Amino acid sequence: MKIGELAKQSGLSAHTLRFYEKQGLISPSTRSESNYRIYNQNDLSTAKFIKRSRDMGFSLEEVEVFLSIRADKPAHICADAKDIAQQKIVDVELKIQEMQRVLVALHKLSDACCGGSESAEYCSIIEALDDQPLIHHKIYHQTQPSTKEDVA
Amino acid sequence: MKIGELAKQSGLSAHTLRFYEKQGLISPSTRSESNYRIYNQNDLSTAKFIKRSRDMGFSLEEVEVFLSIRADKPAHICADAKDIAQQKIVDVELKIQEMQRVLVALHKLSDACCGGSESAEYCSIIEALDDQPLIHHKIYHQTQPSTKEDVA
DNA sequence: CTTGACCTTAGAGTATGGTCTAAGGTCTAA
DNA sequence: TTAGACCTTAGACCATACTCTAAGGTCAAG
Repeated sequence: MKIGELAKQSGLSAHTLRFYEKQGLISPSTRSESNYRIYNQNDLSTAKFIKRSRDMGFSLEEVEVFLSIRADKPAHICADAKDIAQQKIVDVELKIQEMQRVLVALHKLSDACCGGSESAEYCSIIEALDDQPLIHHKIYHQTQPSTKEDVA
Repeated sequence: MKIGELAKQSGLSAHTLRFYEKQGLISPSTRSESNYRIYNQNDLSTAKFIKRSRDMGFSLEEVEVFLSIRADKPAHICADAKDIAQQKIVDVELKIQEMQRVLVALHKLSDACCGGSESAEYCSIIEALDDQPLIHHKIYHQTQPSTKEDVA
């Protein structure tokens, strides 16, 4: 099977497969006389393994570790794999928390603004971003224009 | 105030301030005789505005729009600002959903694995990543070794 | 006068993961 | 035989937002 076929069957692009090869993740079992990459079913499994790992949010570096475990299972223990998964869970949980924090702030920011076709003269979004406290900004549409007078 | 002072007071680094200047977000009101960037209180407000916007998750491109609204409020309407905030909310919500989907998959992946110092011969993480369906993998530790026999 | 902190510039490098291009070779079917 | 699909390579480019470097100028204190 040539690279185009592997691409089709694995869901990765030929470009990406060559890129992964450069990164040392997967390589064709042989080359044809004309130097084409030739892959077998084993390579297809590996390509799919990589794709699934990526879909789970693992980085290429982490996938590399999984691949090395997979390549020589008896030489590894379950903890090798689980540690990576657990760490990824922690990472994702932290990211979700941070995004939720941002989301709350965004809602406060957005909800305070009428969003209409009124002049932005007293737009509470701009005002909130101009104010010191990131969160507890003005709730109303009408407020003092930001004090720009203390310039230089 | 020179760039180091602005950096301190705004919470941005001097490097970052120069970078933002290259991107057209903020520029010093004047230069000293020795060509040092000189900032005033107005510039400090702008720097803080940018920092707060970034902390809210807005991209530099979006911050640029906010800055242009802020620079000439009467020329803009509230919807200009609110549209950006609303779109950001949608973006963040989608990202959170995707991460939660990944998190569930990760938990399933991780929970199935004993994580102990047993050989990874039948590690369910590796097996799950090797299987077709991304999610409904084996739940037990002992399973068939992946069928590597159908090679070439 | 020297040291050290601070400033200047253009431009390269970092991180992540691709994505694409140019210039060319190979293969298959009509 | 020729068009068109496919393959090859090295290397540039994309997005995002910095971050740092080199080589040098400025300035205040001791």
